[in-house]
Amino acid sequence: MSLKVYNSLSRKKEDFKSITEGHVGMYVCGPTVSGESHLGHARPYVTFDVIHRYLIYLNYKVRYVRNITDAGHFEEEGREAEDKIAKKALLERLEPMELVQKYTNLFHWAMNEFNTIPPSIEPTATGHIVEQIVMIEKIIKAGYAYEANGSVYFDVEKYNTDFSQIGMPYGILSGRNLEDQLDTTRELDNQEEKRNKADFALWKNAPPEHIMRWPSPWGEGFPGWHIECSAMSNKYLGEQFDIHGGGMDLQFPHHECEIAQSAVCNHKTMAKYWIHNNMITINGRKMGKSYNNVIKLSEMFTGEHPLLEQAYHPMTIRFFILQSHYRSTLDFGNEALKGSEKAMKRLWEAYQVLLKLDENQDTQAVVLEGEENIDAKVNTLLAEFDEFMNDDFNTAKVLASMFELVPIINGIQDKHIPLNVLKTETLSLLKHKLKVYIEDIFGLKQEKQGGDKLESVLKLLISLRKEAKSKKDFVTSDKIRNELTNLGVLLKDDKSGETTYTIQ
RNA sequence: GGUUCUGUGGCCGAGUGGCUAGGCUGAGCUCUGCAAAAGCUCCUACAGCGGUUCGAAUCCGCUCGGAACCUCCA
Repeated sequence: MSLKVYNSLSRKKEDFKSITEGHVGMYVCGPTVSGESHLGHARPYVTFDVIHRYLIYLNYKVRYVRNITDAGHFEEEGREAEDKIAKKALLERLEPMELVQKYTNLFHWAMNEFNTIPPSIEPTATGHIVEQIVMIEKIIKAGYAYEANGSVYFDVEKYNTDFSQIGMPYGILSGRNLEDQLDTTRELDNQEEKRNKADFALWKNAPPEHIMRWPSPWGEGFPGWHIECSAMSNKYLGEQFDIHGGGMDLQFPHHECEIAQSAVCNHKTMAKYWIHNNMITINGRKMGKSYNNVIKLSEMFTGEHPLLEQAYHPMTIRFFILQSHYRSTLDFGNEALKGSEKAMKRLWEAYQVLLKLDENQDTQAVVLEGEENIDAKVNTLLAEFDEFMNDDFNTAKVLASMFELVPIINGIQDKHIPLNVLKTETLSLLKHKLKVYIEDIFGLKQEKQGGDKLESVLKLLISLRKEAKSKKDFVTSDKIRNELTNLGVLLKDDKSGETTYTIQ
């Protein structure tokens, strides 16, 4: 079975076939670095990280481009009120590139915490002003943009009229028609420069106080938001590439505008497959600045936020995201996150147990009735991993299958189930497939905490406790265990008399 | 108002015409010196009302509720 992806453009699941065999070009809209990333931002970058990893698993050579939007009009978070005071003292304000750097660094830090593979190219809007200007000139020349007072606007109506004839009307992606929009678009500032309410800016004239500005054929100004993605994707991935991704909230107008701009320049839809992730919600509502309900990633990791009952590890959040399908909304909640934390732990521990199972150990054990089909069951579950991922990256189903394997693994460890119910090939396939899926595709990891020294110290304590236990000195043995528990080290006695530990 | 999506058990969340999703929580049991962990078993579902069908959580209609987009947004 081959990979199927849901294409927002056709609103159908389609067979994935890359434009160039063996290669995939993928562009994902990156963050606007005018503020710190919040939980909502984790969704697309984890989702597309998994897609990226899965494509690699399928042996594609992937060029993954994710931009940094660092141009436009920026206000630092929470600075708006201050701004009036600081207006005359420019030096007191953060230099725009300083601000951009600060939040870019924070973004990279968070992405690293999430164990995402960095994109192949991470272009910035400010680094591609020239490309954007060239593209705007091309659009003007083609007759689909006009200048007004040093700003340049895209002529949506003309585009729609002409490109509808070749099956690419404005609104093709979001499924809306232009007439509706003309009636419903809200009144905004500076609309008088536009010929039409639906037109959008390609270049904005910079008012004197605007700090970020670049010279252009139309005077000093800054690029519009949409043009950067068209310019940069075109530069690094060509006129048409395989996947364009981003949050569903970018579908309109951002991606719609991208399509229009690129279509004027290249006469084709820029991307073959459009993949959109759904939103993370909080109390059923999209997490977003304008709703005032954001929890920043740094707050998630430390637990310092009124809505958080505790800190959540980046891997817990990653797991949480993987437990749902990327096209469904995912509702934040402490209970849900705690559930993910436990589940992740359970899965990981079973995985560790599995890795230690020795395929050469006793083959004499008697396989009981009802156990002879376990081997087949394991093979079926493992085969389904690929099947589920191929069905539009259904990570939730893969995880469910993994959890069906967990009791089998633990059962073998506890010796309820003899190891030899699994064929040698099955066991090694199980190990291999879980490693590939858990670590390589899902990108889950768990740092070895404490290091070697702590490990030897704990081993010592464990052996002392074992000694005490053998003398039935439960006061001492319980003291060791309880004190360690207080320190966040949990001891577990397994069936064979061995004791293992986990650090919280 | 327009466009689109959605409503699953205490919580999160798969599924989408017939087959146990899964995780977390809760209850019981087994194991254990006691715990923890693990294993086993169980409970609580498909918003409501109609229709199509041999059969619907799944398709259709209506009602009610929720959301996203139409402004910056992941």
